[in-house]
Amino acid sequence: MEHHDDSLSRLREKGYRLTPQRMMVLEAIEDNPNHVSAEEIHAQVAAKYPNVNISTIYRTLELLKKLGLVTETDLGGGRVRYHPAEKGHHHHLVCQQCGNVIDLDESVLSPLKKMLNEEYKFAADLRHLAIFGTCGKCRQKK
Amino acid sequence: MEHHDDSLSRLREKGYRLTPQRMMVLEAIEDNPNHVSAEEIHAQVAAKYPNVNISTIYRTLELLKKLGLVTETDLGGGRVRYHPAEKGHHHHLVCQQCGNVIDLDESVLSPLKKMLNEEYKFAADLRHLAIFGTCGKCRQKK
DNA sequence: TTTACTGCAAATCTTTTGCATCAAC
DNA sequence: GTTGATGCAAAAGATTTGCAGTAAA
Repeated sequence: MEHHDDSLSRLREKGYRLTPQRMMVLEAIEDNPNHVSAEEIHAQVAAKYPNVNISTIYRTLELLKKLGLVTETDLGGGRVRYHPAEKGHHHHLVCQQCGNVIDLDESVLSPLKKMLNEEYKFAADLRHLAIFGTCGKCRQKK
Repeated sequence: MEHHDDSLSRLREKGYRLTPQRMMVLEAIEDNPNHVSAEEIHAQVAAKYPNVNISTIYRTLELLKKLGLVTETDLGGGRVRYHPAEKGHHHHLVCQQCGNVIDLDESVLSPLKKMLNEEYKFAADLRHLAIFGTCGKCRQKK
């Protein structure tokens, strides 16, 4: 859990208080290999600490985003999901049939980024881009 | 307005009724060069026909989507926008500073699509992909 | 005449906010 | 003891839904 401790000291360092709620939100995000929604984090935290309010989850996520500890990805359909920032930049192949998310290394899209920059003078923010479609498994089912 | 008429006959053909509300929603989408939100369509329709309800707009958009007459693009941040299907596939460079949307031809991303297919067995649905970042003008301002 | 479509109001769902209380420091 | 953080309730914004009346066919 070294990342977890790092994040906690980062909070203290910046003058923020270390509350059980914040520790549990961090834990929920960092221990989870997948991308989680505010709702899911709330459910996980509430399992141990039943009266945490979902507004606290949102406020904590806002803070952690500001500190650069977690990253937000908009997977479309109004769903926003979170994951630890230290996992690095990557993209998502989101299967619209089964909902599975395949991670895609950042390097895969760097040629695209370069091209948009040169041809369109557009500085693309490709952190955590979501690409929708159908995964191999679901294609076979048909 | 040939597209408009096409769409109307498409509706009749499928056994749906031709109501003034439906005609006006179609008109609002097809006459607008940009991508519009349900809210904007409602405002435009309400200008002529004040008591149309926004729920009718949503129901109509749902129907037109089902019939393949309009396409929906999720531009992130919970904003969903619509445009006529016949305008063809293209992508969007969305500037997060000024909100401007630059259209990008489909061909630009076809190498990416091919690669995802071959390397990841993933059939990417790249219709109307939105890529966020900062446009040339806004970069100069800094 | 028939029944799909609409307007209205209310319900959902997700996220945000005001405020009094509480707890980390 | 201070002041930032939390819980609660209510608000806000976008979309959906139930239902009874209305109009397209």
